[in-house]
Amino acid sequence: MTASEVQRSSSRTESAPPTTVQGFAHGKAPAGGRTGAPRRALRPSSKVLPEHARSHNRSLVLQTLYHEGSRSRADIARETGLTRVTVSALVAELMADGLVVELGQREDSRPGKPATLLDLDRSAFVIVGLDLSEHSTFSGALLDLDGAISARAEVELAGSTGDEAVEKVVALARTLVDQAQAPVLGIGVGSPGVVDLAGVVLSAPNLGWNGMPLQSILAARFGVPVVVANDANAAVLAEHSFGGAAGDAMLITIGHGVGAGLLLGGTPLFGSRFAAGEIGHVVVGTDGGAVCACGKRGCLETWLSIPNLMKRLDELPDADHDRVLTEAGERLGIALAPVVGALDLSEVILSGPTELLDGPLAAATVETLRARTMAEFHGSLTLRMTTLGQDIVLRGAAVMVLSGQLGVS
Amino acid sequence: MTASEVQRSSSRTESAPPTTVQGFAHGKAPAGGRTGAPRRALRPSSKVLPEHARSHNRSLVLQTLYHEGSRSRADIARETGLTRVTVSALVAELMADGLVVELGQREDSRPGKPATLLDLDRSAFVIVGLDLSEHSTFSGALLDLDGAISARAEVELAGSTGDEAVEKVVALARTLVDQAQAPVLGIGVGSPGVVDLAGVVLSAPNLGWNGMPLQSILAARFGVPVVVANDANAAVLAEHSFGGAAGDAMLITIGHGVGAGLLLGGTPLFGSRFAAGEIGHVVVGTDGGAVCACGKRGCLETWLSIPNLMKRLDELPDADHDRVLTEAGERLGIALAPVVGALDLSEVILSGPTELLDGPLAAATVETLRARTMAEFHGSLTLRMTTLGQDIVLRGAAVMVLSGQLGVS
DNA sequence: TCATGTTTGTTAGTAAAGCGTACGAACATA
DNA sequence: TATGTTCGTACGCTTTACTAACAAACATGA
Repeated sequence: MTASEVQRSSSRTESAPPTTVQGFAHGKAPAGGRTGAPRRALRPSSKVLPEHARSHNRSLVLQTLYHEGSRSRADIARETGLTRVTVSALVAELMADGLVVELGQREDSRPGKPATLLDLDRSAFVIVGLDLSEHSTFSGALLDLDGAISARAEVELAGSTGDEAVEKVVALARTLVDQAQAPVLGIGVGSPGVVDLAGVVLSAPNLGWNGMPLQSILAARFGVPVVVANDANAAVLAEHSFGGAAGDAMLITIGHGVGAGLLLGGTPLFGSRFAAGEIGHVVVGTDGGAVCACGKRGCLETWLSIPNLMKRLDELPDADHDRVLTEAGERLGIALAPVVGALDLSEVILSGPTELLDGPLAAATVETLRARTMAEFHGSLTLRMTTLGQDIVLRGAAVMVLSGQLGVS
Repeated sequence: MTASEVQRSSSRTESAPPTTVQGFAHGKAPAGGRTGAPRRALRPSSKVLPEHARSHNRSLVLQTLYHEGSRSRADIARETGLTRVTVSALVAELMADGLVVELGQREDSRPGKPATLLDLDRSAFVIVGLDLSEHSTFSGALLDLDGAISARAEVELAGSTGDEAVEKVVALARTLVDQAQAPVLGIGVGSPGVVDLAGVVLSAPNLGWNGMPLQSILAARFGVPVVVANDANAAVLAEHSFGGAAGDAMLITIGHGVGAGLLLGGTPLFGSRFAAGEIGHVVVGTDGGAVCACGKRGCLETWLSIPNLMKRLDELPDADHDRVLTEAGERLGIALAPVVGALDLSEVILSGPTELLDGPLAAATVETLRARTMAEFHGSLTLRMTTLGQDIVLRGAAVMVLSGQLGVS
């Protein structure tokens, strides 16, 4: 089985109804495609068939193995509440699909028949992750099912926009797919701008994309599942899966612009126009501020974006740098306080250049947040830098594929 | 069947996994109670059985009848995607439970066998709704399945706190339950303060409640399903079901204090400590403000709570009243702008005294919001007063019961 | 008037998915 | 060696929704 033989593209971004890789090498016909376009299911107006329960339980077994590591069938049965019989059947299916392998018998000496340990075959598939959020470079990587990076590639944007930029994305993906030593589970893309649930980039000014159907373009070219989402949304998913963030968290990306990804109850928030997290042009404070490119005065970006921050630091002597950073942090705190209060967030995470953010700026932000919200209730409000560094969007893109294809996260 | 014979209490607040009234007059044994305490299912670590699909589809039929009115079995089959056979079976079950009735044959003249129309028996059950959010009064009502109020009752708080206040709640509920002309589907309660998913009032300073298990107290006393939630959360649900609010909305309650209820993707947000929407003590602006009871300076409540607003209006001549109201509205807009931007909200609703809110205050709020967020993206941001008046919490409490017991909303 | 077509709701049989019971295999311990 | 424990599987049962087929009741056209 080569990478290009992998079938069944999917455009789901949510993790709710797990579209599994069921029927991978499994003989069965694809069984009449699902409802094509992903809709926002406001009313749950979809019937539920027994087969849906099956794929849910399939993901449940997969998830147990993914998180807990090597377990026996009986272990999984105990942990999931399913019977050993059912687990055996599901495991047989997963083994036929090449997702699960037997590791051999458990070593320790206990009474009873020794257990046969199982695990996810973590090298069975690779994931292609793409990060389009940097200013002049598209970067990508091959990741295994644990999110570890095994190969990298990048392409210079060189001022490309529109279809030209799309071709750069395709070329980058092609490079990585060709390097893959195992079937490609899917391609995950973190893009700047506003991205809808179908993976259409509704608006990305820097790339000149307006209604660019990136998901379907990539899916058509590569014939594998593709997920496209906003970069900050991808990042907060990575922080949740790999960085230990709780189910309620907000991740602030500070770079050329300022954005945010929100995770509420373990589910990413997209917003009514898919523009959730677009806080860069919210006005902060009641005392003016610099004029922003958007025309308003005192936008969060004027205080906090890296170009603006660098410019102000360059203009001032070193002695004043801490003051500038502290003021930027205070502004961030002022902007976030109502959000943290309204959403009852317990965790705020910063992503961006550590040398600028992780110091007076972060300290001022957390202090401002505590002073402006109900410290009594938010006693354990934490603010920290991401632990995932530069690869956060790449790994978030991988999480989206894992979540969409295997139902694990 | 009298009201007190209704069984199966439930403490679910979410609408996600609908706990139905299955097995109402249906002979079958309760079939081994569900998982007792509602947990936040961060990981969906629960197996799915075919029977769960059954109750989902049951709610789907119920929901179709609830919203669309009288339909035939064949109509329901077409709208839900289920087969006529399955719909017939589900309808038979619902009729045995007394929830659905046949209305007779359809009148219009079409080819084919005339259809038998069905509808929810909207007088089969009543709902008890309680509103504990007013300052000196607990009010309650009997509501039918459409949310219409058929009887009212209230009890003076008279300074009661703690267990004494709980007894007032019980007495009020008793009055209403005794008046019920049909079985009570459940009791819904909108309480001030922080309420967890099990209906425990973690903190309601005005009532002296700290960890008060109101849900279980009422469930034990009345033997019917009881749902307790925060008043603003109840209110936003009412606005969604009866007031035409979209699936993403924020409702601000302005009264003795200031609070908010958030609906995101049709689901209420509770927050990591169940304190979502507690925005009354978020500091607004960067220019000081009055000292608040909480000790901070410039809390939203100091600008906007009705007592503070009245005090300021009383101190000033009529000519200055518009200025005071406009300033209050601006402050609300300043506080909400980051929330609206971060959540990509399309609808903000105000609840409180119309004579104060619906004028310069609301106008200033919406103008401030538009000026401080990305008006380009938030082109259709609307701000309006609730259309449900004083009964919004009562009707929201009814929605919680409907949602929890029937899976409709 | 009568045959034909349409729509409704029900009956009968089938496939999928889970459960419970029971069994052999393989181990530890008395 | 006998007993108990644990694992994984085989068998049969229940639940669920589906497909196919049918009678009932209507409209329409020859």
